[in-house]
Amino acid sequence: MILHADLDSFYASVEQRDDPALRGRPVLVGGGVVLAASYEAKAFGVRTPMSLSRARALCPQAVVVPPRMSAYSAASKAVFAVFRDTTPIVEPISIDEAFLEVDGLRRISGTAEQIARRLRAEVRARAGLPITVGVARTKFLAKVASGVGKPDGLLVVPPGAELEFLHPLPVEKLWGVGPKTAAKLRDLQIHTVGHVARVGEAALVAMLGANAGRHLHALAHNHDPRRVTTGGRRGSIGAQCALGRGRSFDEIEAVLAALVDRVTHRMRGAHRAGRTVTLRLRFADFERVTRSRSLLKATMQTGAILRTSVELLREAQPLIAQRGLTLVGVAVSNLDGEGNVQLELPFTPPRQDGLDAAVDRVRDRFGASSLRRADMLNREMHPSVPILPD
DNA sequence: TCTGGGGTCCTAGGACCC
DNA sequence: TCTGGGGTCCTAGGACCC
Repeated sequence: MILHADLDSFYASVEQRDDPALRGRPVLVGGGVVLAASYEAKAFGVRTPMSLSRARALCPQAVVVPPRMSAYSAASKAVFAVFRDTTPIVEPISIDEAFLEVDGLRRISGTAEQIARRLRAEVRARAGLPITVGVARTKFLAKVASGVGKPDGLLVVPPGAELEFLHPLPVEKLWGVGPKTAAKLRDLQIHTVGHVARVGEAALVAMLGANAGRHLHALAHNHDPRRVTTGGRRGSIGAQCALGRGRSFDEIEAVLAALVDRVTHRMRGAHRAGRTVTLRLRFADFERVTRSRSLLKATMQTGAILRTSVELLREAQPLIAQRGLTLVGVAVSNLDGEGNVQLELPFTPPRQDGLDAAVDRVRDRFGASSLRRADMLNREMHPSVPILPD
């Protein structure tokens, strides 16, 4: 059996734990937007992410607390220590959520349900936080069970009773069904998981594509072969920042530089180097675009990542001028393994004027894409030697 | 419902290579 | 000179999750 353990209103619960005056009262954690709401606040219809102004309108007596990320990070560590004392097979999903495999512990620790009860008591005792645990034969169903069991609950779906539990639930409970897919399904009068199970794989594939269709069909029948795996590693590291409207291009560049600095700092902390830089933009109408570029070698140098980010930003300048910018973000992916850590080198000095002129000539003669390749080769392999056409 | 910040996975076309 | 099929990488976008 698999346990899905999920802390309840995590940030808000930490605030209530640390300040007795907040207990039993509606608490909102956030700034601008609600990051977490206590159950007392949720009773008024507050949800995440909702603007703080709207949340206050729904629940005027709520106490608003600014987020304290380091406190949540420490609380998360304490909870994960309880998880790892329960079973060696723990798969983290986020700061407040994990899967635990408990097969093989029966002789030592008892049934899955007994283990789950003890886990909840331990988290309460050692971290002072409420947690809900779902127990089932598959990951997917364990997660659904914890969602249904909230708050501060335990829900076991016994083998054999799975479809009976699953099929009456709304389609949104299926992992991978968000607003868009739910709307498509609704158009076909498919409202519950049971409806999805009956509609047939071919029809789902035709509607949603091969992979998503098969995936949904399998989940609706509680077919989920994924095991609980340890040692998973992040595939990208990024940071972003929402902007008020009417920022100048220089200001945007400065924000981007700060974001790159934050990202590369975290990369060095995690000993991860990356090759692909992705610039994320959101315009005034909330449409999003991305622009990305891959370097020849993975790096965690601020200079290299910043140069590429700014290049991408400058290439997008016409779009920004035309549509207005409300968010800028940067992420580095194609991360390499721990065995391939790059040394942090001093900030690369700016290029000489002569090289810039040469780059312009390459662009004129061969176009931007050949320029990128040549320029990348040049900068990554031979920082001082320009690559020029004959 | 007027929208934060951190991620994941999938799809699809084009370039390029053998 | 023309041709096929298979594979990988890069880029962009979309949907989704907490």
